[in-house]
Amino acid sequence: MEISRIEDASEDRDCSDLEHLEAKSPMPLLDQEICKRTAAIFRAMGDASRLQLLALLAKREMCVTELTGRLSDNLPAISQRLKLLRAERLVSTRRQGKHIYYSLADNHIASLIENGLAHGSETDCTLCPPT
Amino acid sequence: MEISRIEDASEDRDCSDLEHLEAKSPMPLLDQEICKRTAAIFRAMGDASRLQLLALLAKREMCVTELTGRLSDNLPAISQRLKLLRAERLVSTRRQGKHIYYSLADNHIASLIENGLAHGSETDCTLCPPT
DNA sequence: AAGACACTTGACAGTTTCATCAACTGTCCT
DNA sequence: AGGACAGTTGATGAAACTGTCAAGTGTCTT
Repeated sequence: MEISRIEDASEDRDCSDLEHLEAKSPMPLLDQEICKRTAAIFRAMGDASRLQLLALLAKREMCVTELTGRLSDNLPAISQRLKLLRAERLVSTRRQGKHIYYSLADNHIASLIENGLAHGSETDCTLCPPT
Repeated sequence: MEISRIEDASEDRDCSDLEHLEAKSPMPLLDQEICKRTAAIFRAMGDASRLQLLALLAKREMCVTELTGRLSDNLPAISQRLKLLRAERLVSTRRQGKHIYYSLADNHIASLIENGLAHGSETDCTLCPPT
């Protein structure tokens, strides 16, 4: 998915003549389905508890009980979050005996998480006064 | 932000002895602040309308009127979305005369969007029967 | 100074999301 | 078969989010 940056020589961008919209190079919107799908993935990652969960799974496969132990939260809560992540296909499951092991669906997900965390730790808002 | 994959030689992962949690290598959780910040970024991207908006801005700087023209939506709606994106520091603004131009805050954001879209277009759910 | 244009903001309603708890399913052990 | 362990599911209510519209701000033009 390559987003090509468009360099218009548009010094006189002016909205008073509405024609500039049509005059500009046509800029196709994203495919609706892809857009919705991608947004759903981001939304699933857009919660601190779930992100923490994903970060643990990025290290290795774990069963629900272990996850529950590492995060200090009750098991049904964790399970509900995992259910959502699975619904969005960010994680996959494997049953072994009594246990169900969760892992990231693929390493594309892992890199998304890494990239996000990289950005999240750069722009620390704690230093910015809340104005 | 490097997530190092941990390769435990743990064939006999068993939850019946709860001690395995402590026995395992300690696995530090993410810093709470970074986690919340990153989740907020993902959440902001986790909406189809906002993602479309960001994808347009990834191409080049645009004013609100132009965005309103390209997406078919009313101006206050777009403005509200931009407000949220700005609050999360995904976009930045520049006023020139009557117009306010929006652009992505940095190209780290652009690559996050690209990566997300890449993943979103790979895993097309339309083909998967809803079971 | 007045009007027009380009936005932003505040407030309200409708929707979505999330945690919690009880009840349920599936697997192993004896 | 019965009990214990591992986990899932459904329902419910509180909290957060989003769109919409009217009203407000800032800038340019005449």
